Amino acid sequence: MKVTKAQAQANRAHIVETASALFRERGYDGVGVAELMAAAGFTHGGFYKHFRSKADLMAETAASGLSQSLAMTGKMDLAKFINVYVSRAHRDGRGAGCTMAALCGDAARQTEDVKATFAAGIEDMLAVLGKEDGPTQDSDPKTEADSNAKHARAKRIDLLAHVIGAVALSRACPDDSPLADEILEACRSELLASLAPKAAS
Amino acid sequence: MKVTKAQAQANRAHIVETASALFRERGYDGVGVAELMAAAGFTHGGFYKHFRSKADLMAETAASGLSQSLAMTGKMDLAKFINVYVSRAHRDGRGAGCTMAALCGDAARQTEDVKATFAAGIEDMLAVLGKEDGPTQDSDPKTEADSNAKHARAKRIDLLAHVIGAVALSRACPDDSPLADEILEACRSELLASLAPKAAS
DNA sequence: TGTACATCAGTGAACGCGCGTTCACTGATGTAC
DNA sequence: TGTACATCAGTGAACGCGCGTTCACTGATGTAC
Repeated sequence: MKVTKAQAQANRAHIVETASALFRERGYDGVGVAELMAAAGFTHGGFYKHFRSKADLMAETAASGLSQSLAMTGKMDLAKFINVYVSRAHRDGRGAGCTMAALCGDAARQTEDVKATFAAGIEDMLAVLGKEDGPTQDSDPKTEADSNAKHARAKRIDLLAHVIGAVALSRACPDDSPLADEILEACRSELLASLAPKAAS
Repeated sequence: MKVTKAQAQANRAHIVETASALFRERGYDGVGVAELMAAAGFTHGGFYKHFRSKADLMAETAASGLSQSLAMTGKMDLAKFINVYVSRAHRDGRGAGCTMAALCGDAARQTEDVKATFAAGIEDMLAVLGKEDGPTQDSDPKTEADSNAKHARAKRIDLLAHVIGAVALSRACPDDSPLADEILEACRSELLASLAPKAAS
């Protein structure tokens, strides 16, 4: 039952995509190789024709998941980003949502390999988040320009940690808990409010 | 080898304490019953004389871990809290640190039991965090008092999600990564800055 | 273009291993007299 | 207070199970002539 080289490559990509969603939904330890291959439409034996180990796949899904989040974020301004990210839809749709929000807690306990992929994903996300306020901040060409750029980066980092914390904390509450929704709403409105002063100044 | 009733109770508490730290360090799936009992100085067989299942213990460690975090937070003002929470010492000392920061990602995938314990812990933490700004906010007895109180609560929720996100994101970076430290520093200074306007107004 | 052979993606049984849990047993503690 | 017996925290071997991984095998694809 051999298969075209192109087909094999497509199958591999499909496995990564399927595993990425499953890992986000149930964590790295929550999905086994056999289950993940079955979900992708294969038997477990073929897994090692594509990947050296489950840990290898974990690193790959992190990379693919992070770049997917990136692509979705690319087209939004900050207010839109906050509204989409800090939302019930995102909280409840782990499989389709952001890898960082779903797995940063797990990533902290994985190999340096996975963590390095996460760090790279964070850097990429910061670049996308900064693409709009970069020019705005740099419009002041004084000696303070450098310190402004630094501060702009700090604010983007802060924003990212903030939205991730909001979603992660909300997810830790029982499914129908009022607190879960309250966390989302409180963080969303505070985040949007923190955007306003900048536009006004 | 029976043991005094008081001793048995102390042993049980010791197991919960040991497990709580281990779970924070390595996650619920990262520590087995046998290992956890050995760490507490016992053999694994006796585990079921104290707990009905590992899931039961997980819920108990969440409760004990959260109330421990609470006790530590109780004595600080907000600036001190931020400095202690969003720090390298906290990020690197998972076992001794906050249960919410270490396990909120895992808790999201656990039983409603564990999640309910988390929600209760969050409420308790909000109460402690609000004990100092409560009087300050309520000092305005106008018709807006109610809306002020609501906003004060929203701000506390936002603060909690924010600090948790900062620590969680920093932990997802490689151990010696500059980004890991940068995240902590950016979030800490932004968080402290967000405290200032309130004092000035 | 047609034939012969090597390749290798995918299959499914099997492996060793560690997990959560159960169980018969021990012996000091707690209790009844 | 002293004796006899029940209790039950703690022990360590054993259980079934699912995990990640290996392996001999299949058969269509890709390649050499």
